[in-house]
Amino acid sequence: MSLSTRYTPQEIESKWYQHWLERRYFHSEPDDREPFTVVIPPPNVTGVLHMGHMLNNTIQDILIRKARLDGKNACWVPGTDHASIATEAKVVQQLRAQGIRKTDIGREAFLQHAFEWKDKYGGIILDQLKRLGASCDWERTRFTMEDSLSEAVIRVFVDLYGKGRIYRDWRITNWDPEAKTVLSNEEVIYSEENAQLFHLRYPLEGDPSQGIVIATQRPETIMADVAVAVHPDDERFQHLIGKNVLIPLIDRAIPIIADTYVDREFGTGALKITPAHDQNDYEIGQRFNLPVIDILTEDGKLNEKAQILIGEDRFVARKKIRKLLEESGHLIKLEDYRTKIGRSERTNSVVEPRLTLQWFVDMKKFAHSALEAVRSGEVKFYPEHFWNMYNSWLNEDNVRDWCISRQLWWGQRIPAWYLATERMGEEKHIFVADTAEEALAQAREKTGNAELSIADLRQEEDVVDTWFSSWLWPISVFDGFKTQEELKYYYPTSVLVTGWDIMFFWVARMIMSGYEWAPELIPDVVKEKGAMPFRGVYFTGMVRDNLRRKMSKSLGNSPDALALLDNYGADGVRFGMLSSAAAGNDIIFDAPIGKDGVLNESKLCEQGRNFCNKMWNALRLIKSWELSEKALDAETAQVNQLAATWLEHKLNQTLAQVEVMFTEYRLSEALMTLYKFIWDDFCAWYLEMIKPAYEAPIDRQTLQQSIALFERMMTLLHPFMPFVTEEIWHQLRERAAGDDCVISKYPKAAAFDAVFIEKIERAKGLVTGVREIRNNNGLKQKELLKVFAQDTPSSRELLAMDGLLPMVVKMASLEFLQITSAEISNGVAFLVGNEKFYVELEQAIDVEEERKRLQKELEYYQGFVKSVQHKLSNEKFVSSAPAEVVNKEKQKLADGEMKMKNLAEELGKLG
RNA sequence: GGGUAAUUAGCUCAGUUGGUUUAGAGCGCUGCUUUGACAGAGCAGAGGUCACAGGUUCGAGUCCUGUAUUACCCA
Repeated sequence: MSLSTRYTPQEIESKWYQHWLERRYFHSEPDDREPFTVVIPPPNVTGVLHMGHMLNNTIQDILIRKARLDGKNACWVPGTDHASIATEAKVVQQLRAQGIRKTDIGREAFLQHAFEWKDKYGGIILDQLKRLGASCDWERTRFTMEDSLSEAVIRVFVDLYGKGRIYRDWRITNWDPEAKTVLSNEEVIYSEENAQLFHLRYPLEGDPSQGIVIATQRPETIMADVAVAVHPDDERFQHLIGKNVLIPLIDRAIPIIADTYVDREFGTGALKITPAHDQNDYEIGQRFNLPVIDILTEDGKLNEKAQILIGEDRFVARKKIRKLLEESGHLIKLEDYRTKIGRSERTNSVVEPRLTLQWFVDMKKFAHSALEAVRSGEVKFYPEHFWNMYNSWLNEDNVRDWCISRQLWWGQRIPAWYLATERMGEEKHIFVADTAEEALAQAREKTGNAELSIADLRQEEDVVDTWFSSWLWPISVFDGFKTQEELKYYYPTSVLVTGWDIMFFWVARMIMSGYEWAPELIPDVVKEKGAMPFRGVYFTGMVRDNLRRKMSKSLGNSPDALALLDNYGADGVRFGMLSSAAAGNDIIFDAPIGKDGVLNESKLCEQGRNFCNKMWNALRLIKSWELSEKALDAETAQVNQLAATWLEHKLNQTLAQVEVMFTEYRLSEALMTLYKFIWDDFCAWYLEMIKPAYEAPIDRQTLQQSIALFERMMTLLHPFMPFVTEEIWHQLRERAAGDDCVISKYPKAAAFDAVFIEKIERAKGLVTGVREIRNNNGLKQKELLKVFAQDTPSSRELLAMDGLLPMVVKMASLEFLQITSAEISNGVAFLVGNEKFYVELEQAIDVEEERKRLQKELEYYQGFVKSVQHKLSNEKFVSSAPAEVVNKEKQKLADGEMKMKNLAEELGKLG
């Protein structure tokens, strides 16, 4: 069968992925091997594959595949996150298109729609991961809202409530008026926007000739004001403190108070206090025992307490009130300025600070254990510097309680019940339990009323934050809260791979939950291995476009992941993603931006595709050789033997380097090392060394050696580029069923001879030297050259090595290579190390060109020698530097001087 | 305002505890090569003094201080 000159990924990739699945290579069951466990950062069910997913799943796959080849029990658990706000928004939107409002159909029916939506679209992103080659154990696919995981959430909630670490309270929270739910601090994105500062005059009660001018960005909230605050030391306002002013337009009297919170420099130095609509104002209000007047509805419109502009949206109201204030003469000045505005991560609507009754997790104890875990090194961060960010977020001064309730339906409903007779928001009795029946039992006991029935209870309407289910992920995917069998084997997981942007949302909280529940669930394992959910966290960078902007849907600057996979193949894209991706550093993805947006192109992915093609053609070359059983002539046999021995040593050297890189998660470096080994050492040198003459056959031993080496390289590269390596693995020889690259044995690094490798490097330098002279003198490839080596002990030793001399003759297309002490009359000289070689030319030498070349080289060494001499003439250096270093410098000097001497000699000969 | 990181060749990045020839890779660029694995290729070459200013040291791309620029995090 003849192979196409190009590697064609399409059918090959789907063929092998199917094959791997059929043989269940990705499936893991506990056994007596060492486990290597990774839980996927569950993508949102609403998600489609983007560049960030491709990056971090490629990295996970590399680690998992490497572990599998190392003989470990590799288990990569996939799954999706129910993403309450995003998914609920999608379903609401879909229903709206059908003319259905969620409030009309009620909770049960809505959830049914939502589950239908999830069943239909929720698996898309996982299928896309398969195209990338992700070797997840798909039989273990989990979902954060499936029964078992929801039960874990309820159990944990009840447990924490029982421990007194969950509470319900009124707080100023971040309100999303579009989604009509509260948001956690992490779900609010702040950015600078243009705004206006309104200077408003509040007249003094009883004496309108006097007054105070405040500055506000939100004039539509003045009706909710309860005071005006000034700095206690501000001389401008001393006489006003304690008096009342009137709110413009509605003429309600409010006091002027003094508080050091006020910044005298900002605005007019006087601040209106609006506790219901500002966090800081709320705190001041608490200190002064001021009332809270909430003038906004849940969807951001003015309510009847505003007295004016009732029913208007907050932004419309701002425009209208401006006019009213102008007309009434209260607007003194309007000033443009830049300020940070918070917007909802999900809906992009401007977040409204709002006083609401919510559920919170007390973070003090959690933060402490999460900090200790990383401080002590039980959980290691790659790169380490993320500790700083982590630490500053979690330390006592900064950590804030976690608001976990959401006013949504898509999620786990909070397992708290109230007495139906108590007014909403004013409940005095709270019963938290796994089931309504248990809550009822509590209620009967606490109220002393044995007549109560379920109908007398009302369950909390809110659901918990999505992260309140995903923080249990490393335990819950193994059903660890129910049965500890699997958890005992797989916990703690090996490494977590995720973007640093969710360090607080997710990473920190998983660490907290691990230290909280693992000791209760699997005490023996924890005693032996620790309570951490993962031993290491590999933080990936953000994928950015070539203008350094984060890739996002709204900017339209992200290439289409699937189109990239089509264009370059999964292996090509994996190569491209990884080649500029050191841990923790952002990745500038090189997709060009055209007139109509970003193109689905990438030079880096192209390089990956070309690499596949290169290996493919190396395969074609080997397969094209005809096998001959005849013995080789002695010289060729020696060349082939030398080549094989050299590549073997080089492979072991490479392997040792790659092993170290893996332990340090320097994956892109490991890939580049393998790339260079395969492309340069194997293809460009080894194959050329052993290549038979045109249409000549190859001997059995060389062919088999080559196949064996190629096969090992495929295993080495497999974690990075799984498809092409599997294909070549099978093309190299007939395989029995189950003899697949994906489960082959990763070679163990064996000893290698660095001195030997170095000698071959010198021989390669000799070949390169001849090629350069060929290039400079316009000599054809086919023209066989005569090369002479200056007679020195070391060149004798080098060329005496079995097979080396004929190898050089072959690689440099020489007629011969001889050692000589005679003068070469028409020879061009070049140096390899300190050995001098001559290429004898038939034609006249271009003396000027030669002189220039030698002169240039000489100048380099002159500069070099000078700098070394400078160092060595420094007495302090000679006396304080280690002898080893000084000797090295002396060696450098001797080498350099020798080279200068040789070069000067040759220059002299040119006359 | 506080913090973290980055700043090395035209571009994208390595450079692990300061000392393996006056810094490496890939892409791009230049020249040559086109019947024999691969033009998605081969061979060779040019191109940086490591943002800037100080300092520590026998010795600094690497450590310290400051400045500038960029990105992000927190307020």
